Amino acid sequence: MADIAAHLGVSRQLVSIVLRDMPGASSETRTRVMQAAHELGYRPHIGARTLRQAKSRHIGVAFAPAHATEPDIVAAIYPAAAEHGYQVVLSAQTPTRSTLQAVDELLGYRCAAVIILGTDLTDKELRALAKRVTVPVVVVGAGNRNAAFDVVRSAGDTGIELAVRHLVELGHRQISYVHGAAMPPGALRLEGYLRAVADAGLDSDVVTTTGGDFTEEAGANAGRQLLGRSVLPTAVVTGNDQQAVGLMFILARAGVAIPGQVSVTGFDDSRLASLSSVDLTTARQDPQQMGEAAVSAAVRRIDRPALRPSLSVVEPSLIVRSSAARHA
Amino acid sequence: MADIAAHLGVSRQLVSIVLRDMPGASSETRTRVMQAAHELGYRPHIGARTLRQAKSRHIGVAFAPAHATEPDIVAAIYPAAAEHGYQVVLSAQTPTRSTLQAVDELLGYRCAAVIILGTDLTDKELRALAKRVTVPVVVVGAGNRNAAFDVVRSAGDTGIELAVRHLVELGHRQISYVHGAAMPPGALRLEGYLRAVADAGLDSDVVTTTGGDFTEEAGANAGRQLLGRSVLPTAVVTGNDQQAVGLMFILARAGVAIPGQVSVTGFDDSRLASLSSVDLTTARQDPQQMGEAAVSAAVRRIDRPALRPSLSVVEPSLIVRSSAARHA
DNA sequence: TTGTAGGCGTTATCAG
DNA sequence: CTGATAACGCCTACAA
Repeated sequence: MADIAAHLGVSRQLVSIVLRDMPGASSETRTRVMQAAHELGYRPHIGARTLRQAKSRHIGVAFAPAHATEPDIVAAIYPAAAEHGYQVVLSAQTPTRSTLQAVDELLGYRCAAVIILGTDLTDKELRALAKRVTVPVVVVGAGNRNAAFDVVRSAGDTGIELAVRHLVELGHRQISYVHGAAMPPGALRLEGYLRAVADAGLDSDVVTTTGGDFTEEAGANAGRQLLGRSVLPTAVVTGNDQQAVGLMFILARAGVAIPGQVSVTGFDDSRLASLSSVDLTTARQDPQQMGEAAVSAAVRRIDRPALRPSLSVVEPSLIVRSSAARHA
Repeated sequence: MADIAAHLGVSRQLVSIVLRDMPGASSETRTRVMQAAHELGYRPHIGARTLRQAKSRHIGVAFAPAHATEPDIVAAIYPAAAEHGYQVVLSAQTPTRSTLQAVDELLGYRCAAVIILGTDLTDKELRALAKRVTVPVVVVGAGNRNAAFDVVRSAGDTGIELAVRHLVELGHRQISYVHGAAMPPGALRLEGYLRAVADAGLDSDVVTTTGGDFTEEAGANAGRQLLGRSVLPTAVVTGNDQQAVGLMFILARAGVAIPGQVSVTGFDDSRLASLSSVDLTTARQDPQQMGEAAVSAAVRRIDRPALRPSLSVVEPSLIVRSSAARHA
């Protein structure tokens, strides 16, 4: 910065004013400074800036690169944060790097708030973490309203209800459900299924998989279980898209026509779902809205820390594709 | 830090010495300081640290969260960097955030080097970027040796050759190839296919897909093309796992048995490949090695900037699963 | 619009 | 091991 000032023969603080886009400089010098900065390849030193500034202008995001839906939420967080005047700092949770480590690093950058995406920590562990941390914590994915941290999640129950109602309207009466018992959002989605089949006056049929997670593997496992029965259901609702794809693959390989013999639905509207080879009817969990809600929650509590942590529920919508069809 | 010193009645620099794990403190005070730091919830201010330090201890990583293989490479980079004494700073490339913006941010953190994973920039654009940037740049994915930046990639040609040779050994004589024409690593992989079929004295059959990318969509497209023919090949080699899965799905749906009628192979050994429902024979591109090679290249050029940028080629290995079988 | 002075939290270098 | 002092690049406040 001193270089630019020297180069232009002006004061450092004028340069600072221009680069921060503050009032107090003529538009002529503005352009001169900007051009000189560009020519000299100047980048503001983020560390020095955060060191000097009283309040942090950074929001930290701890995410698991390997998960399916998080990339889109991360992508959505960037513009949402920018809109509130915040920069984003990323920190990865990997098999060798726990959520705690990831959050610790974010704290080292003096983030004003921390957003945690898809952690495998339990509610209790999260509460402990939030208490230890002195900045607002927003957990995205699952959870209930609590005093320790903000929660952003989709309405998993109504998403599954939408899928079941859609199948009922298509004339299905035997609708099974693949349950992700081990996943935090799983319980809520199961609730939705049970409520919806009860409302329609149908019997419930919950398939619990080994592992009980939201993987293609679990869906394949459920598929094998169903194939071992004497009679298949006419429709299967799954807890997420990955399960649905694993299930569809196993059924297709066994010669079961989809949706001819069995209709299948998913949850998330991930990239998998829109593949022409899959073309999955699914409850869309809008990553855009999730990202925006997470940033909003973070900013709200940065501005007013005394506020009670919020719960933001994003309503899913049903995306109708060809994997579910009218029952013959 | 001053808090800890005051709390313990010692000097600040002693605390600093302990926290940085430098020589000059007794093991007794070490434990006292560490405990006090823990109790007070102290985190070193990363910004202040980088501001003061002469040389940066950070490696920046620009990555696209949405891509399939990058998460694993990111995961591998963390421990590799730590081994060399570096911390990792992440910056995302998203639809709304170009590689340039991502790299610019990393420069703001005064990273000692920048690793770029799976950018959509052309070779020429990358060269321009590397010239503008004053720190070493490592590009992971594709590229040839050049004077501007280091390249880390897998030997796409030999990976595909391994797959073709495996199929030849299994008795296949009609081996088609699904080409990812639009992808940077695509050209090299095609070379491997052409060389391998020529070596085996077979005819080549290259299926070019609309889009020509490494997506399930492209594989499905290739599958439809093959199904439109009067006779199917007995084996299909694809440019990556996602294409393979899209292809397998379309074939399975059409009642073609895999591997009974058609054998299929992929490239990457991504998570998709090891699913029991897919169980794909594929050329493994080891993300671990890629990550380590990227960090090594970065560190090498940080230490000796005058060195000519390197090209690191990671050799793939064939993972044999059930999607390719002996030709009847 | 410019100049001056101070300080953010840390590391580095000295002399004790 | 301590104490003193300076510096990193930037922002803020205040005076000119």
